[in-house]
Amino acid sequence: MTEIPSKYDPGQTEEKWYQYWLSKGYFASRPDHREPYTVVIPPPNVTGVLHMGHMLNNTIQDVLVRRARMQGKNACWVPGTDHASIATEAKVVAKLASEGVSKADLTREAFLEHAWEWTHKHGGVILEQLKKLGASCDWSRTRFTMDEVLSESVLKVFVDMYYQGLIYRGIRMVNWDPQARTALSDEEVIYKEVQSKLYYLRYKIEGQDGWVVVATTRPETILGDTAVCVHPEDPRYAHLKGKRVLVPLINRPVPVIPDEYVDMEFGTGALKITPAHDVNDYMLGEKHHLESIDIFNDNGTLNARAGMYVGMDRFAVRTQIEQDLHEAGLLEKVEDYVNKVGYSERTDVPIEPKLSMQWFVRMEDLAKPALEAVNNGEVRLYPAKYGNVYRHWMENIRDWCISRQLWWGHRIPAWYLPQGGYVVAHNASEALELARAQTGQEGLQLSDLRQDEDCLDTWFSSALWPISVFDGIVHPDNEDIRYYYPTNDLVTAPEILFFWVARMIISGYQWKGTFPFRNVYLHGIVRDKQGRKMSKSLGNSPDPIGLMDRYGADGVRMGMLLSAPAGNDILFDESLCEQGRNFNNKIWNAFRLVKGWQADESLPQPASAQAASAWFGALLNDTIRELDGLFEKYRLSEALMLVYKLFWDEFSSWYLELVKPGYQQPMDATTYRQTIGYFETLLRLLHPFMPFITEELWQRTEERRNGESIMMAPWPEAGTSDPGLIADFNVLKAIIAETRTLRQEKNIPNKEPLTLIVLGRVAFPEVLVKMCHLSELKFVEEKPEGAIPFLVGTLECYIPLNGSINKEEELRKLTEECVYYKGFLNSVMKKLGNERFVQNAPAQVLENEQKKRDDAESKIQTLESQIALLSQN
RNA sequence: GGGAGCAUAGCUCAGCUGGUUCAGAGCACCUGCCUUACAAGCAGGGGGUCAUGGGUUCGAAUCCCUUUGCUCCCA
Repeated sequence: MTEIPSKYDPGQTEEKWYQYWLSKGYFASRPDHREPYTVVIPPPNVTGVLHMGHMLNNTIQDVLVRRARMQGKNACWVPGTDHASIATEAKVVAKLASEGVSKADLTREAFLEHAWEWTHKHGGVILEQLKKLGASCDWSRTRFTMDEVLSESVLKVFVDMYYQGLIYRGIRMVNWDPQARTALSDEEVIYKEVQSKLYYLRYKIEGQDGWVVVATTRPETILGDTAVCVHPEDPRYAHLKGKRVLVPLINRPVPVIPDEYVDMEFGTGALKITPAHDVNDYMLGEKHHLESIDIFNDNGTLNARAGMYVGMDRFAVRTQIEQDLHEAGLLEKVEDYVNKVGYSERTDVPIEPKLSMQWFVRMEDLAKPALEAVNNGEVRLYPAKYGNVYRHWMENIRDWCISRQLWWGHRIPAWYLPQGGYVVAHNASEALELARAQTGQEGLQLSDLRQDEDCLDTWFSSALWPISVFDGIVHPDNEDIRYYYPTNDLVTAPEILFFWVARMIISGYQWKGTFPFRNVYLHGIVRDKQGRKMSKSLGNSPDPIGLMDRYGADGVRMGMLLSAPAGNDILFDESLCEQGRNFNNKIWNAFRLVKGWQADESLPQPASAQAASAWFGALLNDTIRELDGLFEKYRLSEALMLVYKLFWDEFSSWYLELVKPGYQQPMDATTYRQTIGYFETLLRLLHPFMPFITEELWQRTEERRNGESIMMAPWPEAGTSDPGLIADFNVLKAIIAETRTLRQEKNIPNKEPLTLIVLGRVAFPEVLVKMCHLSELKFVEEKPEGAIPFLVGTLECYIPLNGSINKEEELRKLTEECVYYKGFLNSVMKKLGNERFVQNAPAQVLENEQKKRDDAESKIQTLESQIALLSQN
C-alpha cells in the first residue's frame, strides 16, 4: 500500500473531483419520473466578484442540493447572473469616464456596446469562482436576465400587465438619484441619521409689518415654495388667516394655508410648502391646489425656475443661501439638528424627492395571494420570525415605480406617437401596427414613433426568475416548467425579502397560479469579527479564493456553516475555517488509521469489538434520525455540529480506540468490514457539507468503478434504535473517564495496568479491560478496603492503589460530594413534601422526583459508608 | 415617529408546548502528555445570579409586566 501523507492537502483533490463530477454530468438534470428537487440561485450581479456573502449563500444551497440528490431526488440547481441595471451601468460609466468618454457623448447603441463588452469580459467570473467552492449547479442551464428568452419574458409580462391595467404611467413624487440620474423604488432608498442644521427663516407678511418664522433643514428649497402652512388652531398664527407672506430673497408672495397636518410643537409651528421637492408637501399641495415649482435639474443643480443660483449644485446653494439670508437679515437662527436623510442604495448620494413621469405597478391586488401564501404556510420562511416583517410590508404595500432612467436593461416597450399618446407592444413592428390602427394613419412609419428611453427596474426581471429560467412565461406549457416548478427551496438574505422574495411570490401566483418555492431559508449577513459589515472601504473582507487556497473549499464551507444558524448574522473569523481544516485533517487521519489495518479472516471478533460495533451502529441510527430532523428544520449549523461530534468524539475517540488492534497486529475481518462500513456511512453523512474530501476517501474505502461517486450514493437511512445498549455504554464511558482522571491525578502512566473492582456488574466488561488498561476486573458483593472509590451513577467502583491513597484528599472529595447530594435530596424532598405539587404535577414528573429521591438516598448512603470506611483506617 | 426582535460561559450560539442536577454545545482557556492515525493531535479540567426588578405557579432560562442596553425593518 502506498504511503498516505499525515496531512490532508485539499489543493489537488478538489480540482480533480470537480472535473470528475463535471465530466460525468452529475450536476445536470433532465425531467424524468423521479421527484424533482429544484433550487434557483439568487443571481449575482453579472460583473460582480465572489464575496463572503456569496460563499455562505451558495454553500447552504449546495448542502441542500447535494443531500436531496443523495436522497434520490432529481436535483436541479439553476445558476445564473443578473444584469443589475444601475450598478452595472454605473461601472460602465465610470470605466468610460476613466477613458475620457462621457455617457452623454455616446448614442444609446454605442453605450450598450460598451456595456455588453464589459459584461462579456467580467460576466460569469463569479460563477467560475463558485465552482471552486464545489457548487453542484447544472451549468448547462446557466441563465442571464438579459438572455433572449428572459428578456422576451419581461416584455411579455410588461405588455400583459399593461393591458390588464396593472401597469400605468403617471406623474408621481419619486426618489430621484441625481448622480445616476434615475428614479429609484422606495426599496432602493436607505435612510441614514445625519447631523444637519435647522434654519429659522423669516417670511415677511405681505402688506404689513412682521414676519412668520419657518424652520427648515433645506433652505435652498425655498425657491420652490408655494405656501406656508400653519395649524388651524394655532393661536400664534390666527391673525394670518387669508394673508400672504413673501418668500425670502425672491419676495414671491405665497398664501398661508391652514392644515391639521402641521405639528405645532415642531420648530415654530409654521411649515414651508415645496410641493415639487417633498413627499408630504406634495400631498398638501394636491389637497390645497398649490402650484409645484420644480427648481432642480436631473443632476441636482438648480434650474431657471429657481430664479437664483441657476446651475449651482444643491449643496453649494445651501451654503450660499445661508450666507445670503444672513446678510439680508432673514435668517433668525441656526440650530444643530439630527434627522434622517434618504440615500441611494447604489450611489450613496442623498435622494432628491422629485415629481416626474414614471411607470408604476399597481400592487394592492397582486399582493393579496402572496400575503395569504405566507399566512397559511403555503410558503414557509425560515426562521419564521420574518413572517411578521413580510406581513407588515405586504399589508402596507405601495405602488412600485419600475422605470429607471438608464440604458442598461430591458427597455420599456412603449412607443410614443407623433401627435401624442403611446402604444405598448411586444416589439417595434407590433407597435407600428397598433399605432396605425390607433391613429388611422396607414402611412405611419416606425421612424415616426419614439420608443420610451427608460429601462425597467432590474427586480422587475428578477421577480420572474424562478419561472423565466425554465422559459415558463413565453412557453408556459414546456416540459421543464411543468416538471421543475414550483421550486423547493430558496436561499437568500433577509435584506432582499421585499426587493426580491416578495415579488417572486407575487409573480408566482400571478403567472403560474402557485408559489414559486415552498421554503425560504433566510441567512444572515457575513460580518467581521467585530460585527461590522464587510466592505471594500474597510478592507475587512477576506478574499474567498485565497481562503479556499489556505483552508480548502471544504474547510471554508465548514467555517461558513458552523456559526450560521438561520437568520443570524455570522461574525466571520478565519479561525472558523481553521476549525474546518482541522476537521478535514481529522477525517483524513482516521482514514489513514483504518486503511493501515490488516484484516485477517481467521481471527475471531473480540468481545470488546463486537460490543463496540453494536453500540456504534445503534448510535449511528439515532444520529441519522436526529440529523434528518435538523435538516427538515433547516438547522444546518446544528446538523453539521452533530456529524462533527459523531465523527470526532464518538467514532474517532471512542469507536476506533475500542476496536484498534495492538500495534502491528492484524484485525479480525468482521470488525474490519464493519469499520469500513461505518466509515463509508459517515462519509455519506458528511458529503453535503464537505463534498471533496468525502469523495476522495469514499473512492478509497474500496475499489470503485469508473463513474461511481459518493455524490450519487444513497443518503443513509436510520435503522432501529437501542437505547438500552447506548445507556450501558454511557456507564462504561463514565467509568473509563473516571479511571483516566485518577491516573492523571495520581500520576499513573497509561502503560501501568490497574485493577478495577466494581460492586455489582456492568455490561461488556471487555470494554473496560481494554480501555482502562486493566490487569484485573473484579465484580464483588462487598465493599473492598484500602481502595480509591468513585461513583458512576449509583454504581460503586474501586481502584486499589498500593499505599498511595491521600486519605485527607479523598475524604474531602467524598464529603464535598456528599454535601452536594444532601442539598439535592433536600430540594427533591421539599417538592415531594409539598402537597400541592403531589396533587398537581403529572404522574410522570412525580415518578421522576421519586426516582431522584431514591437515587440520591442510595448515593448518599454509599458516600457515607465510604467516608466511614476511610476514616476508620 | 411606527413596528419587530434580541439580552444564557471569555466568544458564537442551542435550550420546542413551564417539570430529570437544566443550566448545555463548539471555540477559546487551564493542566498533563510528541502514547506509532492525527500537536491541524490525545487525555483530563475549570468557568454562567440565564440583562434588571416584580408577578403568575407546587415549580420559571422558559409565561406576563417594568426598567436598562442592543439590533433590524418601515416612514
